[in-house]
Amino acid sequence: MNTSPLSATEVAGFQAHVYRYFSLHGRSLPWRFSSNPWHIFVSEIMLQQTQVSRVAEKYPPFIEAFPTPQALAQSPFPQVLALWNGLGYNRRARFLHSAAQQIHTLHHDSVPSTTSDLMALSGIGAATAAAIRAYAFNLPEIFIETNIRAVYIYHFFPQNDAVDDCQLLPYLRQTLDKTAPARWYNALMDYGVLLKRTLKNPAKRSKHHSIQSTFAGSDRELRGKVIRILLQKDKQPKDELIKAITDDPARGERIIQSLIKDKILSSEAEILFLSTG
DNA sequence: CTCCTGCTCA
DNA sequence: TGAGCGGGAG
Repeated sequence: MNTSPLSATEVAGFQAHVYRYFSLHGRSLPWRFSSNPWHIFVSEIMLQQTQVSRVAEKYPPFIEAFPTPQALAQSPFPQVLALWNGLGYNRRARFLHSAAQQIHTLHHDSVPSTTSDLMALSGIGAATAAAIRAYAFNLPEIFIETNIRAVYIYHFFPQNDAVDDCQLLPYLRQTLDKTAPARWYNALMDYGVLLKRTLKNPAKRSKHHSIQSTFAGSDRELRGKVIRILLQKDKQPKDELIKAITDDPARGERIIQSLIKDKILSSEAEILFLSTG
């Protein structure tokens, strides 16, 4: 097991390389100006599988509306969804709403800092928990996401294909700037964005890379349409709503049921409305 | 066409 | 382990 693949000189050189780019071209993003763990928590949920440019637009009004876990926890879900709409993966709004209620009731409105407490919250997996610990609490965590993959695959596995995250971990552990984890990950991800923009996405050589199914004509396109309709209409008879999104009643029914299963929709006597939370 | 600071559930 | 989940910029 090669736990320390790099020399001290190589580590210092790599860190300097990443920080040099960061100091010249680092992005100034809304959530980076905050040290409020809740605000950083919200940004991490929004950023799951979602471009920074999109989150940068939606984040400020969302934080203004829900500045504390309590504010979000006590708001009706449709109001949350209204400010979330456009970010995509709307069930994350449900997860975030639930997480806020958990933080409010279980942790007295302060975002927990332990990995187990974070992962017990809705919508928080290993990667997001570690990212929150690094960004909100400046703890020396190790986590991998697509930009980080691009950096480490490009620098340390230039010839390899189907690189497993396990192979990257020793390099991440050794190169992590433990004196400033939050700043380090900011620098790392900004540098990764550069590599992906200029080098045809080195992260494609990750074992964990997968092609997404097309969005046009997909079920999740129709799910999004349902939500936008109900944000306008308040409530709708089920059969009318199904007809509004598709000519295939069975498919429409399946879409509705999946939204109910995700607790985004509720129904009473064939009337559909956004779940109230 | 691609993929985006992943997670949940089967 | 894999399928499913938004929506749009490039």
